[in-house]
Amino acid sequence: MPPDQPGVAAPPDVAARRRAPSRGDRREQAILDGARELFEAKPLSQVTTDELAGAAGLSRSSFYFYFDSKQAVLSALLEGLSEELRTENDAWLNAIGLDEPALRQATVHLVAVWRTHGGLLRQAWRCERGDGVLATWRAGVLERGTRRIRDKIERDRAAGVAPPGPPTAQLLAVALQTCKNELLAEPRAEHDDAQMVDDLVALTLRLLYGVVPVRPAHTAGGAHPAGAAQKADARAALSTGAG
Amino acid sequence: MPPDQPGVAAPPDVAARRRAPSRGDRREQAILDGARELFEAKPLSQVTTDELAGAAGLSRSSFYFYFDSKQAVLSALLEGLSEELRTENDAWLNAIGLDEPALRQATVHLVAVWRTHGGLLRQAWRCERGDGVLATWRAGVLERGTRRIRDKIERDRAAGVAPPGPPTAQLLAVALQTCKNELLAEPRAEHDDAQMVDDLVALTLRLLYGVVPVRPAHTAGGAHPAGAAQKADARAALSTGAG
DNA sequence: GGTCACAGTCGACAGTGTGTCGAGTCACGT
DNA sequence: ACGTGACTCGACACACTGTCGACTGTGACC
Repeated sequence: MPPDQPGVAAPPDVAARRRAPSRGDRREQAILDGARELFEAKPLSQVTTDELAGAAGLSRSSFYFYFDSKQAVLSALLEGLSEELRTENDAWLNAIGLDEPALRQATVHLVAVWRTHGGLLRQAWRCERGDGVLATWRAGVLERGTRRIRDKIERDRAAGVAPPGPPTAQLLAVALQTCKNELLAEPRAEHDDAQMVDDLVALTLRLLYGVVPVRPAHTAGGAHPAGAAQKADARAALSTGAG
Repeated sequence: MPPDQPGVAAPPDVAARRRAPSRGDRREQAILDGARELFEAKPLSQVTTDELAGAAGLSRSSFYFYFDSKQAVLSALLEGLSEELRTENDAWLNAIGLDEPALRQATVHLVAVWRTHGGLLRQAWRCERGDGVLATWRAGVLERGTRRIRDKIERDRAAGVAPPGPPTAQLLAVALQTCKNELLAEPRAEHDDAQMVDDLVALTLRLLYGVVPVRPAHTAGGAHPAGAAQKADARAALSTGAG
């Protein structure tokens, strides 16, 4: 079924933009699909435009009709991912204090995204500086993410929920983001996803709030989303330390 | 003074290996010197063998007499650096518990090395996986460093000086190392060296021991190198825990 | 002084990858 | 049927890499 809804009258320019799901578009998609597989398997510099074109069933020069370079293909592929990476942790970032359930949920999502698009993300993360498209994308994602985490840290510090720092909020934000990415980029065989989530959550809490949240007597209380209680604990711990 | 000791009869092969400080060696050194500058300025992929040869005043094909490829040159350059990176923090790694003065000293050294060889290190750190020489060097340095930090964490945990973890000792070690490198690789204009050292030290303490070291009543006790006292504290804690 | 071996030098070549151009083909509305 | 624009491809020019064989300098040894 074509995606155009019959009976919906669209303005002419939109119609013009939508009228063609035809050959060219399908080819472009084929290039992207083939490229995704290739880039998952090997680094950008080892993928040739020849392969990229071949994977979509056309000649190398035809490839240039659709994309300016292999970097442009990678860029298009990454564009989709940056959205997926950004929306993942709104709940946590908007909360005040260590809202562990929200953090855990965001982390689960993050690990899942890396599990699915690992090869691509690894590649974008570990790119040569000066690698035009790659470096730009990386810098953009990093910058946006850092800004939001930094804001949260500053809010938490102002509210007295997070310890103030010799580590600047800015630096702490960069550290958190980069070390998470680096850990996710490292393909550790012995870490399954659940373990990785646990470790990343614990790491974040330690980095931002200084301490592992001391669970009073709940020895193995795993899945209960007791966010409010956690927050109260954190406040108590902090005020104890400060007073 | 030549390194050959007079009166010491060396075996012939060693003598043969040492007899020539002459033209070829000087050229090799010239290539290395020129390469260092070039690699500081731009990424590996943007430096051509032509430039490398030209910087040493010889033709491209002569360059291949000395090195197999530009990667080989970079590799030779990095070999010297790995030593410098490794020896920096022995004192801290061998201590038990948070020996802040030792940690600070190691960090000062680390920041200095990055200040001097930033371009090179940045490049080695952010290399494409699968970039033969680069990736191998990176992996080697990372692996050695991680192993040593992990051992320290495990020792400290066993001694009861460091909090046990949901973050595995292994993961914590990787996180610490990677995020330090990443922070050092990011050229932040607003961070001068002293600030960076402060932040890295604080970051390390928070990551490994959970808390910022609460200075009891020494409000502004900045520069006193009270290493012995710190170590004594740690030992006391250890013997308490073990006995 | 001759000459011999070898370290060192270089121009020329072949291979691989990139990006562009112009001529050709296909699909579709008129 | 036919023209227009979307699409395709072979051929070219360019940049970089690595190798080969011929050449030159230098020092050791007779």
